[in-house]
Amino acid sequence: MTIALEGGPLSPEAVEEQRVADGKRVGRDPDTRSVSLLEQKRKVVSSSIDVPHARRSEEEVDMDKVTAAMVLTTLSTSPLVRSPPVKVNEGLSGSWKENGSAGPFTPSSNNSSGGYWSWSAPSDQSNPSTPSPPLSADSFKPFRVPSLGGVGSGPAGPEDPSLDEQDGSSLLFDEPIPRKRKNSMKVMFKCLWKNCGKVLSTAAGIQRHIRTIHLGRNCDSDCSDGEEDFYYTEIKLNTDSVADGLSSLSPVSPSVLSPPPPPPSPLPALSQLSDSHRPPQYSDTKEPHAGGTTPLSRSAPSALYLIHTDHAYQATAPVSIPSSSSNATGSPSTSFTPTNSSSFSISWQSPPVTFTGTTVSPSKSHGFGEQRSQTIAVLSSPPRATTALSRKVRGEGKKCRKVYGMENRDMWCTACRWKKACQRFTD
DNA sequence: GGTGCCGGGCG
DNA sequence: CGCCCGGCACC
Repeated sequence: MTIALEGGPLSPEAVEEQRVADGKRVGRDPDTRSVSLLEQKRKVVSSSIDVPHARRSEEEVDMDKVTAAMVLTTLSTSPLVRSPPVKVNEGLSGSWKENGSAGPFTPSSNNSSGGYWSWSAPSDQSNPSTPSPPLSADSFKPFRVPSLGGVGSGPAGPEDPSLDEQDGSSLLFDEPIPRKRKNSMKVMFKCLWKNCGKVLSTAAGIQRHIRTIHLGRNCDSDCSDGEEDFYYTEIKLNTDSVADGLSSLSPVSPSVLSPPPPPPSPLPALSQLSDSHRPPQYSDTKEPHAGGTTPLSRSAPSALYLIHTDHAYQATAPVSIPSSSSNATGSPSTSFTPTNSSSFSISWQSPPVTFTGTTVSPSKSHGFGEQRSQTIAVLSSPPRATTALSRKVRGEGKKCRKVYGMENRDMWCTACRWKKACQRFTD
């Protein structure tokens, strides 16, 4: 800080010093005092600006890590990542954008501790190579536990949004959404045999189809060895429009995202089970783009397909393919062949594009660190709503200040004196 | 511009 | 903690 930063002849410092001195002399005058303070502050700022090198690089590194993490997450598509963000949150609070030199400096907190298992673990789980079919709601639980423990280190984890989840008491909004329309789901069975896209409404039917048509067996179901299972997949057809899925992803308000601790599942749509428990604030909040979701749902007559294979290894996570008219991944059959299970990752990117046909360019979302949570944040962050909730509407009754006036400040209740919520004239 | 008060800083 | 203030949302 004290580094000489000025290169110019008239160093601001000198001037400032003078002023400060002046202020001291006058002392009494609040104005001067404040001014001097301001100047001092300024000094600090300028100095900090002058030494960008270290910070810059740090930042970048940090960013990279984060980015990587987010990419992984995205790819993994695991809906369960929710809990982990908690720790991240902590990091964020301290230094998100680029402020605290301290923040960026200690990526460890951010990445190693919080990010570590939170991000990487999930991705592993969802990794295609390892069969971990259940990415459903349950899965997140296990994760949570570790998260809490690991997080323990958090110095100031006071208001961990995700934590309150525990009881759900604080935020009743938490749970509301879990159970969605299951009813609107239609389950179909699709034959995965090459060049055969037969879809039947019953497992038995598809099995028989495979057995007889593709396997050339005539015997009845009892003589089957179960091989058929490998050649068909279960398709869940969401007749309900993709609304919810989209809604969660909806618009974008990049800036507000920073406090994305909210661990909602990124793609609620795919796993309609877990969906966003974290919709707390944005519970209903209508964000500015009211149309956000609706237009989509409307425009996308297409149903949302949830593809699920019976075999864990071939089914990565439940993948949702929004088959909107425009969407490239129109036919599930193409992308999902029994053989190339790896394809699952592909579909991921498209969704974002779909729903936000408007402005949310995929690229944009990428830009942010840990887009995952970011995205989430977005969804959950009702720009204004958050503040609205947190901030009291403000009581309209007369308060100490009004009643007694500034001159009788000593008569105010302490709260008022402290500029806190009035305790005497509560509404 | 005034007011209520949250979020923070300081001792 | 108590005390105070910056700053913000609301009026």
